[in-house]
Amino acid sequence: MNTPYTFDHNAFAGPLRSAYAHLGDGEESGDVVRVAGRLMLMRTQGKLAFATLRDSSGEIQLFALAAVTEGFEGFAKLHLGDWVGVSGEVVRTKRGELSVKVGTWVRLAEAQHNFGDKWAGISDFDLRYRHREADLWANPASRDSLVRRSQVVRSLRERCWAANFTEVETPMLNAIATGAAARPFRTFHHALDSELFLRIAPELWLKRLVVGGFERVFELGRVFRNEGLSPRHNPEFTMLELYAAYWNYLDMMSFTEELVAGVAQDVLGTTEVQYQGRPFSFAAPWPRRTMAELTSAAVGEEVSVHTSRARLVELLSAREVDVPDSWGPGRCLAELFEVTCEDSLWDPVFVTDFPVEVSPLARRREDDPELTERFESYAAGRELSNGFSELIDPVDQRARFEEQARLAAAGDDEAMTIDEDYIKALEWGLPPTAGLGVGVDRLSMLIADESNIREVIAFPTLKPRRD
RNA sequence: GCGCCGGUAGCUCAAUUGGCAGAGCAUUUGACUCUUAAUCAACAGGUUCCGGGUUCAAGUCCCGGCCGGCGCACCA
Repeated sequence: MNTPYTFDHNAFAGPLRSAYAHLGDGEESGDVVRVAGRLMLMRTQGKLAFATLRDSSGEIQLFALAAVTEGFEGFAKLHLGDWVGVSGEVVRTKRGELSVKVGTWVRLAEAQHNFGDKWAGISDFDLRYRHREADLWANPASRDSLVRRSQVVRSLRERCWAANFTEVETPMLNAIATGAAARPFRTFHHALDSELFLRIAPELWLKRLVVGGFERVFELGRVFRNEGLSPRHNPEFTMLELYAAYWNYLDMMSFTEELVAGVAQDVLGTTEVQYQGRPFSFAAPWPRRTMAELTSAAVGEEVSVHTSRARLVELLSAREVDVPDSWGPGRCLAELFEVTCEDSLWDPVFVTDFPVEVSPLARRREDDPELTERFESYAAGRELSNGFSELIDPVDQRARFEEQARLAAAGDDEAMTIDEDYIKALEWGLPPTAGLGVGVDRLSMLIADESNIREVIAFPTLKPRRD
C-alpha cells in the first residue's frame, strides 16, 4: 500500500464547527485548512461528492467537486472506513452543512474490511469485544463510555495529587497473594525457579510504604482475581488504593464522599446522576449506617455480631444460605447483610462497623473488639469502595493471619495466607493510618451509565477462540 | 461451574407446520453539479458456528461441542 508516512494537519472537526458557526449558507470563508480522519459516509452525485469525515473531535463534511478537487474520480471511489487527509477551504454548502471543500486529498490508510451497517453499526457482542477497534468507530456510544472512563481515571489521579498523595507502583508479581479475599492467578518465573502469584490487592505493600515514611500514598492500577465473569466482574480490574497516616476511618469516609462527588462533578459537571433510568445523587455527605442497624431493619429483629450464632444461622437458612461450620457470628452477620440489604442500597451510603471476623486487616473498635473501624460505600446496589482504620498491632495481625490460615486449612480457598514480612513491617511501626480502595471500573460504570463492566473496559477478558 | 436464550452474506436482520436461503446497508459496475442513512439501475456475494443423528427432505427437529448474552454461584 503506497501511502504517506505523515500528514500535517492543522484543524479538527469539532473546533471548525464552532469557529465557523457564523458562516452563512453558500458562503465561503477563504480559509484553507488541513484535516484528517476516517471516512464514515460517502454520497457521490456525478461531478460532486459529499463525504463525512470523523476525527477525534467529531465529524465534518468533505465537499468535493470535479472542477476543484484534484483526482476527483479517485476521491469518489474511496471506501467507507478509509483514513484520508484533506486540504481545502472551509465553506458552508447551499443546504447549510459546514464543509471542507476538497482541493487536494490523500489516502492515509485503506480499510480492507467492511464495517458495520452505517445505520445499525455493530451489535454482535462477540465481534464488538473481540474487535473493539471496529466497534469504536462503528458505534460512537462505545467510544463515549471509554472516554468517560478515561476522564474518571484522570479526575481520581488529579484529586489524589491535589490532596498531597504520592502516586506509587508496587509489585504485581508476588510470592504470596494477599491483601484481599480472592483466588489468585498463578504463574511461574523460570530464572527464579519460583511460583508467583498475580496480585489480588496492593494493600500490604502500600502500608509498608507508610511504615517507610510515605505518609500519603496511592496506587491506581490493575489487580487480578481468579473468579467468574459477569456483567459486573472482569478477572482483571482497576483499583484505586490510598493510605493516609494519622487518619481514621471517619476521616477516610469524608475523603471518599468528596472524592467520588468530585469525580462526578469533573466528568459530568454535576453530582446528580441518572443510572439505568433511575436518579441518585453523589453529593456529600452520604448517610452512615452500621451493618447491624441495616440488617436488623431488613430482617425485622435486632441482630448484631453479638447475636447467637444459632439465631443467625436460622435467619440465613430461611434465606436459603447454607452456613459452613467455619463461619462464626461475624461472618454470618456479614452474609445476612449481603443477602438482605446490599441490592437495595441505591443512593450512596456508608455501611460501617464490620465484624472483625471478615476484616482481617482492619483495626478493632475501641468500644467493641468484635467490630472494626471499617466501612464500605454502596451505590446502585453495588459496593463502590472499602476502607478502614488499619490494624497496626503486629501481635493482633499475626493472630488474624493465623485465623485466616485455619480457614484456609478448612477449605476456604480465598482465605489469606500469613505474611511474615508484613508482620515484620508492622513491628517497625505503622502509625495510625486509614486506607481506601475504590473499584474504578464500577465507578466508571456509574458515571458512564453502563450496566455491563465490559463497556468501560477497552478489551475485556473473553474466552479464547478454539477454532 | 450450573440454568435459560442466541449464533443465517462483510454488517444489521428475515425465512409460516420440516419443503427452492432472502432483504437493506457495504463491496463491484453504470447514471446523476448541493447531498445529509442521498437517490436510481445492474452485477456479485452463503460450510445457515462446528460435528453427528432423524427424515424423501433440516437454517428449522434430536445429541455432542464451540462462542456469546442474561441469571445463579463466586466476588469488587
